Amino acid sequence: MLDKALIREHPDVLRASLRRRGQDSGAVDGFLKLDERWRAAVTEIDRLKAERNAISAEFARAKSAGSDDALASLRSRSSELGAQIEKRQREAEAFDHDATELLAGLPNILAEDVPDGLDASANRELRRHGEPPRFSFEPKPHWEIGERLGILDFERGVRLARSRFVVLAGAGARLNRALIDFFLQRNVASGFTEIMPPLLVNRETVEATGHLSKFSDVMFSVEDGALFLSPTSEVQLVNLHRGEILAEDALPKLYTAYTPCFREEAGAAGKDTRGLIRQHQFEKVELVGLSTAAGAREVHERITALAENLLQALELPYRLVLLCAGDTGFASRKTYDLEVWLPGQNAYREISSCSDCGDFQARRAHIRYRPAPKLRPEFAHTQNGSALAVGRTIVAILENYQQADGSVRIPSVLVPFMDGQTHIL
RNA sequence: GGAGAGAUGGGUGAGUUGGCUGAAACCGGCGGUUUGCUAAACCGUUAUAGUGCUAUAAAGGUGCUAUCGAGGGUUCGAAUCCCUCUCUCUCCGCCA
Repeated sequence: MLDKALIREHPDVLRASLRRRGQDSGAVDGFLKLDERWRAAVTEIDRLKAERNAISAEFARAKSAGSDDALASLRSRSSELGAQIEKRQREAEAFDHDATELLAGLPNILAEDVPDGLDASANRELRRHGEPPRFSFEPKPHWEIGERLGILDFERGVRLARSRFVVLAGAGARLNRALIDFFLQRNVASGFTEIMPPLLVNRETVEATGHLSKFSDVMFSVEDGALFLSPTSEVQLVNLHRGEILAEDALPKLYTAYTPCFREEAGAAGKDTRGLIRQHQFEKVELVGLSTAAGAREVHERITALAENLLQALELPYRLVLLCAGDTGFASRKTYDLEVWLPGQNAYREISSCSDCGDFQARRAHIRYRPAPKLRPEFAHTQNGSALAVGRTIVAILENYQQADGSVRIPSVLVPFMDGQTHIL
Protein backbone atom coordinates (compact mmCIF):
# COMPACT_ATOMS: atom_id res chain seq x y z
CA MET A 1 0.00 0.00 0.00
CA LEU A 2 1.22 3.47 -0.85
CA ASP A 3 1.73 6.30 1.58
CA LYS A 4 -1.25 8.66 1.64
CA ALA A 5 0.99 11.60 2.41
CA LEU A 6 3.08 10.84 -0.65
CA ILE A 7 0.03 10.89 -2.89
CA ARG A 8 -1.16 14.16 -1.38
CA GLU A 9 2.18 15.85 -1.71
CA HIS A 10 3.54 14.32 -4.90
CA PRO A 11 0.65 13.03 -7.00
CA ASP A 12 2.68 13.62 -10.16
CA VAL A 13 5.29 11.09 -9.12
CA LEU A 14 2.56 8.50 -8.76
CA ARG A 15 0.87 9.44 -12.03
CA ALA A 16 4.16 9.13 -13.87
CA SER A 17 4.78 5.72 -12.36
CA LEU A 18 1.30 4.52 -13.31
CA ARG A 19 1.78 5.78 -16.83
CA ARG A 20 5.01 3.81 -17.08
CA ARG A 21 3.15 0.70 -16.00
CA GLY A 22 0.63 1.38 -18.72
CA GLN A 23 -2.14 2.04 -16.24
CA ASP A 24 -4.74 4.73 -15.96
CA SER A 25 -4.06 7.39 -13.35
CA GLY A 26 -7.67 8.37 -12.79
CA ALA A 27 -7.68 6.65 -9.41
CA VAL A 28 -5.19 9.23 -8.16
CA ASP A 29 -7.59 12.12 -8.60
CA GLY A 30 -10.42 10.03 -7.20
CA PHE A 31 -8.37 9.30 -4.16
CA LEU A 32 -7.32 12.91 -3.63
CA LYS A 33 -10.91 14.10 -3.77
CA LEU A 34 -12.16 11.47 -1.33
CA ASP A 35 -9.20 11.97 0.95
CA GLU A 36 -9.87 15.69 1.19
CA ARG A 37 -13.49 15.08 2.10
CA TRP A 38 -12.47 12.49 4.61
CA ARG A 39 -10.00 14.82 6.29
CA ALA A 40 -12.57 17.60 6.51
CA ALA A 41 -15.03 15.20 8.09
CA VAL A 42 -12.47 13.86 10.56
CA THR A 43 -11.45 17.37 11.60
CA GLU A 44 -15.07 18.21 12.26
CA ILE A 45 -15.65 14.97 14.16
CA ASP A 46 -12.62 15.59 16.33
CA ARG A 47 -13.88 19.07 17.13
CA LEU A 48 -17.31 17.75 18.10
CA LYS A 49 -15.78 15.04 20.25
CA ALA A 50 -13.57 17.56 22.02
CA GLU A 51 -16.68 19.55 22.86
CA ARG A 52 -18.45 16.47 24.13
CA ASN A 53 -15.47 15.48 26.24
CA ALA A 54 -15.45 18.95 27.80
CA ILE A 55 -19.12 18.57 28.67
CA SER A 56 -18.43 15.19 30.23
CA ALA A 57 -15.81 16.71 32.48
CA GLU A 58 -18.20 19.47 33.45
CA PHE A 59 -20.90 16.90 34.12
CA ALA A 60 -18.77 15.31 36.83
CA ARG A 61 -18.28 18.69 38.48
CA ALA A 62 -21.94 19.68 38.20
CA LYS A 63 -22.96 16.39 39.72
CA SER A 64 -20.92 16.95 42.86
CA ALA A 65 -22.36 20.49 43.02
CA GLY A 66 -25.81 18.93 42.87
CA SER A 67 -27.36 21.24 40.31
CA ASP A 68 -30.10 19.29 38.55
CA ASP A 69 -30.88 21.96 35.97
CA ALA A 70 -27.27 22.16 34.89
CA LEU A 71 -27.11 18.38 34.60
CA ALA A 72 -30.18 18.21 32.41
CA SER A 73 -28.91 20.87 30.04
CA LEU A 74 -25.51 19.24 29.80
CA ARG A 75 -27.12 15.89 29.15
CA SER A 76 -29.23 17.16 26.28
CA ARG A 77 -26.35 19.14 24.75
CA SER A 78 -24.17 16.06 24.86
CA SER A 79 -26.86 13.90 23.27
CA GLU A 80 -27.16 16.42 20.47
CA LEU A 81 -23.44 16.31 19.88
CA GLY A 82 -23.56 12.53 19.93
CA ALA A 83 -26.10 12.49 17.13
CA GLN A 84 -24.05 14.91 15.05
CA ILE A 85 -20.91 12.88 15.63
CA GLU A 86 -22.63 9.71 14.54
CA LYS A 87 -23.89 11.29 11.36
CA ARG A 88 -20.52 12.75 10.44
CA GLN A 89 -18.85 9.50 11.32
CA ARG A 90 -20.95 7.59 8.83
CA GLU A 91 -19.94 10.07 6.14
CA ALA A 92 -16.30 9.83 7.09
CA GLU A 93 -16.40 6.06 7.02
CA ALA A 94 -17.85 6.06 3.54
CA PHE A 95 -15.15 8.44 2.27
CA ASP A 96 -12.45 6.44 3.95
CA HIS A 97 -13.74 3.14 2.64
CA ASP A 98 -13.84 4.38 -0.94
CA ALA A 99 -10.49 6.13 -0.67
CA THR A 100 -8.85 3.05 0.82
CA GLU A 101 -10.26 0.89 -1.92
CA LEU A 102 -8.67 3.11 -4.53
CA LEU A 103 -5.46 3.29 -2.56
CA ALA A 104 -5.27 -0.49 -2.20
CA GLY A 105 -5.59 -0.85 -5.95
CA LEU A 106 -2.60 1.36 -6.69
CA PRO A 107 0.64 -0.51 -7.43
CA ASN A 108 3.99 0.38 -5.95
CA ILE A 109 5.94 3.29 -7.37
CA LEU A 110 8.65 2.03 -9.67
CA ALA A 111 12.31 2.50 -8.97
CA GLU A 112 14.02 4.97 -11.25
CA ASP A 113 16.28 2.41 -12.89
CA VAL A 114 13.37 0.24 -14.04
CA PRO A 115 13.39 0.38 -17.84
CA ASP A 116 10.41 1.69 -19.78
CA GLY A 117 8.18 -0.73 -21.63
CA LEU A 118 4.83 -2.37 -21.30
CA ASP A 119 5.49 -6.07 -21.77
CA ALA A 120 8.15 -8.76 -21.48
CA SER A 121 9.72 -7.78 -24.80
CA ALA A 122 11.02 -4.61 -23.14
CA ASN A 123 12.69 -6.43 -20.25
CA ARG A 124 16.38 -5.73 -20.14
CA GLU A 125 18.74 -8.67 -20.17
CA LEU A 126 21.62 -7.79 -17.86
CA ARG A 127 23.79 -10.85 -18.28
CA ARG A 128 23.96 -14.47 -19.35
CA HIS A 129 25.80 -17.21 -17.61
CA GLY A 130 26.66 -20.62 -19.03
CA GLU A 131 26.19 -21.97 -22.53
CA PRO A 132 23.06 -23.83 -23.58
CA PRO A 133 24.15 -27.47 -23.99
CA ARG A 134 24.56 -28.95 -27.47
CA PHE A 135 22.97 -32.30 -28.04
CA SER A 136 23.84 -34.94 -30.59
CA PHE A 137 20.16 -35.84 -30.56
CA GLU A 138 16.84 -34.07 -30.42
CA PRO A 139 16.43 -32.96 -26.77
CA LYS A 140 13.16 -34.03 -25.20
CA PRO A 141 10.84 -32.02 -23.01
CA HIS A 142 11.04 -32.88 -19.33
CA TRP A 143 7.68 -34.60 -19.16
CA GLU A 144 8.79 -37.16 -21.70
CA ILE A 145 12.07 -37.70 -19.90
CA GLY A 146 10.40 -37.92 -16.52
CA GLU A 147 7.64 -40.26 -17.57
CA ARG A 148 10.05 -42.54 -19.36
CA LEU A 149 12.23 -42.76 -16.26
CA GLY A 150 9.16 -43.32 -14.10
CA ILE A 151 9.94 -40.34 -11.86
CA LEU A 152 7.18 -37.95 -12.98
CA ASP A 153 3.66 -39.36 -13.00
CA PHE A 154 1.11 -36.86 -14.26
CA GLU A 155 -1.63 -39.42 -14.76
CA ARG A 156 -1.62 -40.53 -11.15
CA GLY A 157 -1.44 -36.93 -10.01
CA VAL A 158 -4.76 -36.38 -11.72
CA ARG A 159 -6.11 -39.60 -10.19
CA LEU A 160 -5.25 -38.46 -6.67
CA ALA A 161 -6.27 -34.82 -7.02
CA ARG A 162 -7.06 -33.31 -10.40
CA SER A 163 -5.29 -31.86 -13.40
CA ARG A 164 -2.10 -29.93 -12.67
CA PHE A 165 -1.16 -32.12 -9.78
CA VAL A 166 1.73 -34.52 -10.12
CA VAL A 167 3.29 -37.48 -8.36
CA LEU A 168 7.05 -37.60 -8.03
CA ALA A 169 8.37 -41.13 -7.64
CA GLY A 170 11.67 -42.77 -6.80
CA ALA A 171 14.61 -40.69 -7.92
CA GLY A 172 12.22 -37.89 -8.84
CA ALA A 173 11.00 -37.57 -5.28
CA ARG A 174 14.58 -37.93 -4.11
CA LEU A 175 15.78 -35.20 -6.45
CA ASN A 176 13.04 -32.93 -5.16
CA ARG A 177 14.18 -33.49 -1.58
CA ALA A 178 17.85 -33.15 -2.51
CA LEU A 179 17.22 -29.76 -4.11
CA ILE A 180 15.32 -28.51 -1.08
CA ASP A 181 18.11 -29.64 1.17
CA PHE A 182 20.79 -28.15 -1.05
CA PHE A 183 19.02 -24.80 -1.40
CA LEU A 184 18.34 -24.48 2.30
CA GLN A 185 21.87 -25.41 3.22
CA ARG A 186 23.30 -22.73 0.96
CA ASN A 187 20.79 -20.12 2.07
CA VAL A 188 21.43 -20.78 5.74
CA ALA A 189 25.17 -20.69 5.12
CA SER A 190 24.64 -17.24 3.61
CA GLY A 191 23.11 -15.95 6.81
CA PHE A 192 19.40 -16.58 6.27
CA THR A 193 17.39 -18.09 9.12
CA GLU A 194 15.41 -21.18 8.21
CA ILE A 195 11.69 -21.03 8.93
CA MET A 196 8.99 -23.67 8.75
CA PRO A 197 5.77 -21.65 8.71
CA PRO A 198 2.11 -22.65 8.64
CA LEU A 199 0.94 -23.45 5.13
CA LEU A 200 -2.53 -22.14 5.83
CA VAL A 201 -2.76 -18.45 6.55
CA ASN A 202 -5.54 -16.14 7.62
CA ARG A 203 -7.04 -13.22 5.77
CA GLU A 204 -5.02 -10.49 7.48
CA THR A 205 -1.83 -12.28 6.56
CA VAL A 206 -2.81 -12.55 2.93
CA GLU A 207 -3.96 -8.98 2.69
CA ALA A 208 -0.84 -7.60 4.28
CA THR A 209 1.48 -8.63 1.47
CA GLY A 210 -0.56 -6.84 -1.14
CA HIS A 211 -2.03 -9.81 -2.98
CA LEU A 212 -5.42 -8.51 -1.92
CA SER A 213 -6.88 -7.39 -5.20
CA LYS A 214 -6.31 -10.65 -7.00
CA PHE A 215 -6.06 -13.16 -4.19
CA SER A 216 -9.42 -14.73 -4.81
CA ASP A 217 -8.22 -15.81 -8.24
CA VAL A 218 -4.89 -17.13 -7.11
CA MET A 219 -5.54 -18.89 -3.85
CA PHE A 220 -7.30 -21.97 -2.61
CA SER A 221 -9.33 -21.29 0.50
CA VAL A 222 -10.74 -23.44 3.27
CA GLU A 223 -13.07 -22.90 6.22
CA ASP A 224 -15.36 -20.67 4.18
CA GLY A 225 -12.57 -18.28 3.29
CA ALA A 226 -11.23 -17.88 6.80
CA LEU A 227 -7.97 -19.55 5.83
CA PHE A 228 -6.02 -19.74 2.60
CA LEU A 229 -3.42 -22.15 1.32
CA SER A 230 -0.40 -19.94 0.96
CA PRO A 231 0.55 -19.19 -2.65
CA THR A 232 4.16 -18.48 -1.65
CA SER A 233 6.03 -18.46 1.62
CA GLU A 234 6.82 -14.82 0.90
CA VAL A 235 3.42 -14.29 2.48
CA GLN A 236 4.32 -16.03 5.73
CA LEU A 237 7.87 -14.71 5.94
CA VAL A 238 6.91 -11.09 5.42
CA ASN A 239 4.12 -11.45 7.98
CA LEU A 240 6.41 -12.95 10.60
CA HIS A 241 6.96 -9.50 12.11
CA ARG A 242 3.59 -8.00 11.25
CA GLY A 243 2.65 -5.25 13.71
CA GLU A 244 6.08 -5.13 15.31
CA ILE A 245 8.51 -2.30 15.85
CA LEU A 246 11.99 -3.68 15.44
CA ALA A 247 15.25 -2.24 16.68
CA GLU A 248 17.38 -0.93 13.87
CA ASP A 249 20.31 -3.12 14.83
CA ALA A 250 18.06 -6.16 14.47
CA LEU A 251 17.91 -5.44 10.73
CA PRO A 252 18.21 -6.80 8.23
CA LYS A 253 16.14 -9.85 9.12
CA LEU A 254 16.92 -12.55 6.60
CA TYR A 255 14.68 -15.58 6.29
CA THR A 256 14.52 -18.65 4.12
CA ALA A 257 11.81 -21.27 4.04
CA TYR A 258 10.98 -24.36 2.13
CA THR A 259 7.25 -24.76 1.65
CA PRO A 260 4.78 -26.30 -0.69
CA CYS A 261 2.86 -23.50 -2.41
CA PHE A 262 -0.66 -23.63 -3.75
CA ARG A 263 -2.11 -21.60 -6.58
CA GLU A 264 -5.50 -21.88 -8.12
CA GLU A 265 -4.46 -19.55 -10.97
CA ALA A 266 -7.93 -19.23 -12.39
CA GLY A 267 -6.61 -16.79 -14.94
CA ALA A 268 -3.85 -19.04 -16.22
CA ALA A 269 -5.97 -21.79 -17.75
CA GLY A 270 -4.48 -23.09 -20.96
CA LYS A 271 -0.94 -21.87 -20.29
CA ASP A 272 1.82 -24.42 -19.82
CA THR A 273 -0.67 -27.22 -19.64
CA ARG A 274 1.98 -29.89 -20.00
CA GLY A 275 4.59 -30.75 -17.49
CA LEU A 276 5.83 -29.35 -14.24
CA ILE A 277 6.04 -25.66 -15.10
CA ARG A 278 2.64 -24.63 -13.82
CA GLN A 279 1.14 -26.80 -11.11
CA HIS A 280 -1.50 -26.11 -8.49
CA GLN A 281 0.90 -27.40 -5.86
CA PHE A 282 4.59 -26.73 -6.17
CA GLU A 283 7.66 -26.63 -3.99
CA LYS A 284 9.67 -23.53 -3.45
CA VAL A 285 12.52 -22.33 -1.29
CA GLU A 286 12.08 -18.65 -0.65
CA LEU A 287 14.25 -15.81 0.59
CA VAL A 288 12.84 -12.78 2.35
CA GLY A 289 14.60 -9.75 3.76
CA LEU A 290 13.33 -7.04 6.08
CA SER A 291 15.66 -4.08 6.02
CA THR A 292 16.00 -0.40 6.69
CA ALA A 293 15.33 1.97 3.83
CA ALA A 294 19.04 2.47 3.38
CA GLY A 295 19.79 -1.25 3.39
CA ALA A 296 17.11 -2.31 0.91
CA ARG A 297 19.16 -2.23 -2.23
CA GLU A 298 21.96 -4.26 -0.76
CA VAL A 299 19.63 -6.98 0.50
CA HIS A 300 17.83 -7.11 -2.84
CA GLU A 301 21.11 -7.57 -4.65
CA ARG A 302 22.22 -10.13 -2.10
CA ILE A 303 19.07 -12.20 -2.57
CA THR A 304 19.45 -12.05 -6.32
CA ALA A 305 23.12 -13.02 -6.14
CA LEU A 306 22.31 -15.95 -3.87
CA ALA A 307 19.71 -17.30 -6.29
CA GLU A 308 22.18 -16.84 -9.13
CA ASN A 309 24.86 -18.73 -7.23
CA LEU A 310 22.53 -21.67 -6.88
CA LEU A 311 22.05 -21.85 -10.63
CA GLN A 312 25.79 -21.50 -11.13
CA ALA A 313 26.49 -24.28 -8.66
CA LEU A 314 24.04 -26.50 -10.51
CA GLU A 315 25.77 -25.51 -13.74
CA LEU A 316 22.53 -24.50 -15.37
CA PRO A 317 22.65 -21.83 -18.09
CA TYR A 318 20.59 -18.81 -17.23
CA ARG A 319 20.18 -15.13 -17.83
CA LEU A 320 19.41 -12.28 -15.49
CA VAL A 321 16.66 -9.95 -16.60
CA LEU A 322 15.59 -6.61 -15.19
CA LEU A 323 11.84 -6.38 -15.65
CA CYS A 324 10.47 -3.36 -17.44
CA ALA A 325 7.81 -1.08 -15.97
CA GLY A 326 4.83 -2.90 -17.42
CA ASP A 327 6.07 -6.32 -16.35
CA THR A 328 6.96 -5.40 -12.76
CA GLY A 329 4.57 -6.85 -10.20
CA PHE A 330 2.00 -4.94 -8.20
CA ALA A 331 3.89 -4.76 -4.90
CA SER A 332 7.35 -4.43 -6.41
CA ARG A 333 9.33 -1.34 -7.22
CA LYS A 334 12.05 -3.28 -8.99
CA THR A 335 12.28 -6.93 -9.99
CA TYR A 336 15.00 -9.16 -11.37
CA ASP A 337 13.96 -12.41 -12.98
CA LEU A 338 16.35 -15.31 -13.31
CA GLU A 339 15.52 -17.32 -16.37
CA VAL A 340 16.95 -20.78 -16.83
CA TRP A 341 17.62 -22.32 -20.20
CA LEU A 342 15.18 -25.10 -21.09
CA PRO A 343 16.30 -27.15 -24.11
CA GLY A 344 12.85 -28.77 -24.33
CA GLN A 345 11.32 -25.37 -24.97
CA ASN A 346 14.38 -23.88 -26.61
CA ALA A 347 13.87 -20.83 -24.42
CA TYR A 348 14.77 -19.18 -21.15
CA ARG A 349 12.03 -19.57 -18.54
CA GLU A 350 11.58 -17.90 -15.17
CA ILE A 351 12.96 -19.90 -12.27
CA SER A 352 13.31 -17.10 -9.73
CA SER A 353 11.91 -13.63 -9.29
CA CYS A 354 13.64 -11.25 -6.90
CA SER A 355 11.80 -8.10 -5.91
CA ASP A 356 12.43 -5.03 -3.85
CA CYS A 357 9.05 -3.95 -2.50
CA GLY A 358 10.28 -0.85 -0.71
CA ASP A 359 7.97 -0.03 2.20
CA PHE A 360 4.88 -1.02 0.20
CA GLN A 361 4.24 -4.31 1.99
CA ALA A 362 5.52 -3.14 5.36
CA ARG A 363 3.10 -0.24 5.42
CA ARG A 364 0.08 -2.48 5.21
CA ALA A 365 1.66 -5.08 7.48
CA HIS A 366 2.78 -2.40 9.99
CA ILE A 367 6.33 -3.65 10.13
CA ARG A 368 8.44 -0.85 11.45
CA TYR A 369 11.82 -0.15 12.94
CA ARG A 370 13.15 2.58 15.15
CA PRO A 371 16.11 4.29 13.50
CA ALA A 372 17.38 5.28 16.96
CA PRO A 373 15.94 5.20 20.47
CA LYS A 374 13.45 8.07 20.85
CA LEU A 375 12.99 8.58 17.14
CA ARG A 376 9.71 7.84 15.44
CA PRO A 377 9.43 4.39 13.92
CA GLU A 378 9.73 4.06 10.16
CA PHE A 379 8.38 1.39 7.89
CA ALA A 380 10.77 -1.39 7.06
CA HIS A 381 11.57 -2.34 3.50
CA THR A 382 10.95 -5.86 2.25
CA GLN A 383 12.70 -7.90 -0.38
CA ASN A 384 11.96 -11.37 -1.63
CA GLY A 385 13.19 -13.91 -4.10
CA SER A 386 12.88 -17.58 -4.89
CA ALA A 387 16.02 -19.59 -4.33
CA LEU A 388 14.80 -21.50 -6.10
CA ALA A 389 11.55 -22.83 -7.47
CA VAL A 390 12.13 -26.54 -6.94
CA GLY A 391 9.81 -27.94 -9.62
CA ARG A 392 11.26 -25.73 -12.30
CA THR A 393 14.75 -26.65 -11.21
CA ILE A 394 13.83 -30.29 -11.73
CA VAL A 395 12.60 -29.36 -15.20
CA ALA A 396 15.88 -27.61 -15.93
CA ILE A 397 18.00 -30.50 -14.67
CA LEU A 398 16.05 -33.11 -16.60
CA GLU A 399 16.23 -31.15 -19.83
CA ASN A 400 19.79 -29.83 -19.59
CA TYR A 401 21.36 -33.00 -18.21
CA GLN A 402 19.53 -35.50 -20.44
CA GLN A 403 21.69 -38.06 -22.17
CA ALA A 404 21.34 -39.78 -25.54
CA ASP A 405 20.27 -43.01 -23.85
CA GLY A 406 17.39 -41.27 -22.05
CA SER A 407 19.12 -41.17 -18.68
CA VAL A 408 19.79 -37.99 -16.77
CA ARG A 409 23.05 -37.05 -15.11
CA ILE A 410 22.89 -35.49 -11.63
CA PRO A 411 24.72 -32.15 -11.32
CA SER A 412 27.87 -32.92 -9.37
CA VAL A 413 27.12 -30.48 -6.55
CA LEU A 414 23.92 -32.43 -5.93
CA VAL A 415 25.44 -35.91 -5.89
CA PRO A 416 26.17 -35.84 -2.12
CA PHE A 417 22.54 -34.88 -1.54
CA MET A 418 21.50 -37.88 -3.63
CA ASP A 419 23.51 -40.32 -1.51
CA GLY A 420 26.13 -40.54 -4.22
CA GLN A 421 23.77 -41.26 -7.07
CA THR A 422 25.23 -39.77 -10.25
CA HIS A 423 22.60 -40.68 -12.82
CA ILE A 424 18.91 -41.35 -13.02
CA LEU A 425 18.55 -44.39 -15.23
C1' G B 1 -14.85 -31.82 21.13
C1' G B 2 -16.51 -30.92 26.86
C1' A B 3 -15.75 -27.80 31.57
C1' G B 4 -13.54 -23.60 33.82
C1' A B 5 -10.20 -19.13 34.15
C1' G B 6 -8.22 -15.11 31.73
C1' A B 7 -6.66 -11.11 27.79
C1' U B 8 -4.25 -3.72 30.37
C1' G B 9 1.84 0.08 27.80
C1' G B 10 8.76 -3.11 25.85
C1' G B 11 8.00 -6.81 30.37
C1' U B 12 5.56 -7.97 35.25
C1' G B 13 1.18 -6.18 37.07
C1' A B 14 -2.71 -2.42 39.66
C1' G B 15 -7.24 -0.51 38.36
C1' U B 16 -14.31 -3.90 37.79
C1' U B 17 -19.86 0.64 43.55
C1' G B 18 -18.74 3.79 35.28
C1' G B 19 -16.57 10.48 35.63
C1' C B 20 -9.09 14.95 35.06
C1' U B 21 -6.67 6.94 34.44
C1' G B 22 -3.43 7.06 28.12
C1' A B 23 -3.68 4.50 32.35
C1' A B 24 -0.47 3.42 39.42
C1' A B 25 3.77 0.64 40.90
C1' C B 26 7.93 -2.20 39.75
C1' C B 27 11.42 -4.07 35.99
C1' G B 28 13.69 -2.88 31.51
C1' G B 29 15.30 1.20 27.96
C1' C B 30 17.18 6.20 27.30
C1' G B 31 19.45 10.95 29.34
C1' G B 32 21.93 13.04 33.53
C1' U B 33 24.41 13.51 38.62
C1' U B 34 27.98 10.98 41.58
C1' U B 35 32.64 7.88 40.38
C1' G B 36 39.95 6.74 38.81
C1' C B 37 36.95 2.65 35.96
C1' U B 38 32.89 -0.66 36.71
C1' A B 39 28.93 -1.59 39.97
C1' A B 40 25.49 0.67 43.17
C1' A B 41 22.61 4.93 44.41
C1' C B 42 19.84 9.25 43.10
C1' C B 43 17.16 12.63 39.55
C1' G B 44 14.67 12.98 34.99
C1' U B 45 12.54 10.63 30.85
C1' U B 46 10.15 6.54 28.32
C1' A B 47 3.26 3.93 23.74
C1' U B 48 1.17 4.18 18.87
C1' A B 49 -1.79 6.24 15.15
C1' G B 50 -4.92 9.96 12.69
C1' U B 51 -5.79 14.98 11.94
C1' G B 52 -5.60 20.63 12.58
C1' C B 53 -2.30 24.73 13.22
C1' U B 54 2.74 26.14 13.04
C1' A B 55 7.91 25.72 11.68
C1' U B 56 12.13 24.03 8.90
C1' A B 57 17.23 22.55 4.54
C1' A B 58 15.63 18.46 7.43
C1' A B 59 14.20 17.01 12.23
C1' G B 60 10.42 19.32 14.93
C1' G B 61 6.72 22.20 18.11
C1' U B 62 1.77 22.54 19.62
C1' G B 63 -3.71 21.50 19.87
C1' C B 64 -7.51 17.90 19.23
C1' U B 65 -9.07 12.82 18.56
C1' A B 66 -8.58 7.54 18.90
C1' U B 67 -6.56 3.09 21.06
C1' C B 68 -6.63 -1.13 27.90
C1' G B 69 -7.51 -8.72 22.60
C1' A B 70 -11.37 -7.52 18.18
C1' G B 71 -16.28 -5.93 16.92
C1' G B 72 -21.05 -4.27 18.54
C1' G B 73 -24.45 -2.40 22.52
C1' U B 74 -26.12 0.43 27.12
C1' U B 75 -24.98 5.57 28.93
C1' C B 76 -24.49 12.53 28.99
C1' G B 77 -19.86 9.67 29.78
C1' A B 78 -16.91 2.79 29.46
C1' A B 79 -10.33 -0.22 30.66
C1' U B 80 -14.57 -0.61 34.08
C1' C B 81 -21.66 -2.87 32.68
C1' C B 82 -24.03 -6.23 28.52
C1' C B 83 -23.59 -9.30 23.80
C1' U B 84 -20.69 -11.74 19.86
C1' C B 85 -16.04 -13.32 18.13
C1' U B 86 -10.74 -14.42 18.52
C1' C B 87 -6.77 -15.96 21.31
C1' U B 88 -4.17 -17.84 25.83
C1' C B 89 -4.02 -21.00 30.20
C1' U B 90 -5.84 -25.33 33.37
C1' C B 91 -8.55 -30.05 33.58
C1' C B 92 -10.99 -34.04 30.68
C1' G B 93 -11.59 -36.55 25.87
C1' C B 94 -9.34 -37.61 21.07
C1' C B 95 -5.03 -37.91 18.07
C1' A B 96 0.18 -37.98 14.25
